[in-house]
Amino acid sequence: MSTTHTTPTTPRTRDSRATREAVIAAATKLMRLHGYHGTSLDDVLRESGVGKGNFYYYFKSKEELGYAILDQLVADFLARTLEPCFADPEGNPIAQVHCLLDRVLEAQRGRHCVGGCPFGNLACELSDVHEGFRGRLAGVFSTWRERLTRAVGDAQARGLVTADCAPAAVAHFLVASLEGAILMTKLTKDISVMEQCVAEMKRYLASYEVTA
Amino acid sequence: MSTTHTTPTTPRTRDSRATREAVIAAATKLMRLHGYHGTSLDDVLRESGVGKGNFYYYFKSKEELGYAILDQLVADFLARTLEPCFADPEGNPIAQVHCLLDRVLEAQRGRHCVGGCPFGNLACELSDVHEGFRGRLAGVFSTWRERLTRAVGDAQARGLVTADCAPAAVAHFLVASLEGAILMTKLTKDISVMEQCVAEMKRYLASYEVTA
DNA sequence: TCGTCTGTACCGACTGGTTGGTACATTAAT
DNA sequence: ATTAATGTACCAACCAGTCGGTACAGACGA
Repeated sequence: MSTTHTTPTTPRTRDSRATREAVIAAATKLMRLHGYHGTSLDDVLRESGVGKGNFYYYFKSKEELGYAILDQLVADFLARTLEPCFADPEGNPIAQVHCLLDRVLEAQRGRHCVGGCPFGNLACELSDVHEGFRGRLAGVFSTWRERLTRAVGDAQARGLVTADCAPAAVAHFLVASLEGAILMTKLTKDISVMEQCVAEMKRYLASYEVTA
Repeated sequence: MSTTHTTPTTPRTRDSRATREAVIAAATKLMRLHGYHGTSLDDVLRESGVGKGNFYYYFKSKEELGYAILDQLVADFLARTLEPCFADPEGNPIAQVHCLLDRVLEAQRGRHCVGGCPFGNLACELSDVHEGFRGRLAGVFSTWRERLTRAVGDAQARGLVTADCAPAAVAHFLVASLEGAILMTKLTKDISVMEQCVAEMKRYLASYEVTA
């Protein structure tokens, strides 16, 4: 598994980026299941085949690795889940929200209800205990909500949604509900929980839509 | 802080129940903040003033302590949060659901957004990692949902709620949303998040109510 | 074109402290 | 005098992090 000295499985490229990324990839995978505290550095090192000395060449501490993982996760989330739904500025904003809900549902199905949401997991584990992580995670969810608030606000401006709708409150509720649904799905290991929750979220949204 | 050998702050009663409960109380408090993995036995022992030998007289392992905590937590939750809302079989079921939502909101306010939901926390940390805890936690949420399903079902039977309402789906969604809202409140440390989410949940419920 | 020098990339043994758990002596109540 | 309850010393495994050292590529002077 690990690249022994002479055999260049990794072609001995001395590529600084490859090692870093291998560590981050392994740690992301392990921490998604076992959490931050539940994942030891040795676990990460074993999984990635990177030596301890080398690890500390790239990362100052386990904490810094955590931040690096989070940064990577945020970039992926924005590029692969959030933005694709809201790409078209002319599209129906409510349909775009539906798109997001469906994407999250399908992601859980693809993972067979294992792993949950990495942001939610870290938020749950660290919010009360590590201010640095708390702040970064709050930022992630904040940009997520911003995206939704803008969409709902657009819909309202176009008269697709009733005037008594408070876009920011809707965004807060949707994000929270999605996180809760992911958690309950991971707990029950039953994708139908997620399906029911998404369906109810759509129904909730429909209660704001202007039908006439 | 800890009761040193001779000073009977705890009046040296040699009460088997007292020691057990002191351990459970201390562990409940610590684990709510730091999680199961993040709380060491020594932390619990220090906090409760119980010696290690004594601890292992009452508990087979840390895992068994976890189960004991969970049992205690479940009993408290049923008696102090869930049942009081649904006590009156004649009452308006929808009002009873509102009562529950308000109770959860006030609990978060009282805790200053710290600690989250102990069941949600454990579910997040352990669902993918410890089948024993996963099963027990799934049970807790199952009885919680049952209570809500029954209430919504009753409301439907009385014609207070539309026929297209699926009580079990509503219950799933409410519980998930509540858990998500608690998590987001713990993350943002902002009680208004919880307030907005509860308000939206009520609005969601209203979309099912028969207004005519 | 050879040798040396320098900086990056990497290794695995080791450290001090913590982990969950055990062994066993001692105390207090019956 | 038993026995239930408790304290203390201890253990091996594990933890994050450090250390001294190595391998090697490219730069540079001779």
